[in-house]
Amino acid sequence: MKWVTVDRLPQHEGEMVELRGWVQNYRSSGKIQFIIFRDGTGVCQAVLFVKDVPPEVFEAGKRLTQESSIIIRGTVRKDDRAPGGYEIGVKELDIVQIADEYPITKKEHGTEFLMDHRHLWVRSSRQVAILRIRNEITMAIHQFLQENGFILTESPILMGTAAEGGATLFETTYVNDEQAFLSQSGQLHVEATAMALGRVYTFGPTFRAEKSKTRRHLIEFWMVEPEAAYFTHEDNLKLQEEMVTYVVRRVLERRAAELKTIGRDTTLLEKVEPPFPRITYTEAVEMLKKLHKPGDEWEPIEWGEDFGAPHETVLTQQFDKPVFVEKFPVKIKAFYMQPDPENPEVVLGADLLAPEGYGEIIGGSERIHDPELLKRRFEEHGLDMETYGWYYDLRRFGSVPHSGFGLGVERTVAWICGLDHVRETIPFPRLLNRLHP
RNA sequence: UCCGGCGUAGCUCAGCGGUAGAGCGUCCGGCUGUUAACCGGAGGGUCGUAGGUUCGAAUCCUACCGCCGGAGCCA
Repeated sequence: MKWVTVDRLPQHEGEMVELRGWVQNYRSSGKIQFIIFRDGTGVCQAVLFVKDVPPEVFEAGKRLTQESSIIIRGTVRKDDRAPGGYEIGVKELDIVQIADEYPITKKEHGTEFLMDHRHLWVRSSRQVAILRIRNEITMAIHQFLQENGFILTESPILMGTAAEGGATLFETTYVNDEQAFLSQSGQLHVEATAMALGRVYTFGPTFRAEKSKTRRHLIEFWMVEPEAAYFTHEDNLKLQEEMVTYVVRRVLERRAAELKTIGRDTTLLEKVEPPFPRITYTEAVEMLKKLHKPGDEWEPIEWGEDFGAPHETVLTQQFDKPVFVEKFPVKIKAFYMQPDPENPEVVLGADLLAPEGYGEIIGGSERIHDPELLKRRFEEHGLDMETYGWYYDLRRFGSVPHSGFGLGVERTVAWICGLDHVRETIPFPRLLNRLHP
């Protein structure tokens, strides 16, 4: 008999099929039993009538508990009373294992309990849908970049030194007790491979030991960091809005069922298309001053100060598409960012802020390519040639203008899924005080 | 590190000075179309920990621990 998956059931109407999976829920009313069956691709109802199956099969059904693993064989039939529209009229039931009392019940649970049982929580319909959308986003990013000539070049996780400064790093030990750090960005290394291959990207985990306890922060999270030789700031922004649009559209096309499962209102997602609105940092500061009203829980900032979380929220509320904020003051951004030739006080860099309060999902910039300017920045930031000499070499040997950006995968998933916390965007989130399971 | 909130049954919570409660889950029984099925019954608790106030503390006070949200920092 043919082993099929729940997502393909409509193609097998009227046929006898085999399904392999788990019991998500079980109901009985004496002479009839309903198994809510899941197999990872979807959920369907399986029905056991006492008259249609041998007595031992009907008795076996009564033993089923939530999350017991089973193989069922039966006829696919259309029935409006069944969730999803199709059900299985069970003829045979193989019990693979009767599950112990399952901790996650049908009623609601608190986040602490669910996080302690994350290894089981991922089985729930909502979490399955989110992880499928995450997969779609990841694959869409790869496909977009590959189709545009970008080559995947992995950056190291184990680093001898910090990348950008500022962020708190995870320390570990290299051989011979030498100090090492977990990567907080693959950017510096991807700049090197960009000079080898032209257009490259790295896609991997990054680590920040910040004591940040908010819905937007993970200690370990995934970033995609494209880097392209001869790309200007303008090329960079175009690439970003095209990539984000591609990803959103593909999720809307291919994961509509999952978006529906998690109850995502896709109205604003459908509006995502280039060009994205752009404002300069200076305009943003002015905008915040105008928008501020007495009694607001935030205060406007002065030119030269960085935005806080409330400022990002207020700014994104002014637009229904992702918005670029560009040309930040030099002193609040990373050392490697190229100054604007029209105003050396600001950099040719931009953050992309997602709508609906999701905040920064991309940070990017054109990089400094002039050796003398980079050397000056090293001095200003106290970076020594011994550790950063290799990075300086990129400016000595055929330096070219180049640009790149980093997109936070979890924040992107949270935005597209409409989640209120990034902890649901990754199978096993690592947070402050959360290292298990 | 700082600010705010919360720790009571396996889970989600109510009770807020006078003998510890509900729903769900579990177990037993009933039911031929259920939709987080329903109906009847049973079992289940040193009320986060330590100290204090009181005739009497889950309830009031103090400290500590844990969790959640936020700020700063950061993507």
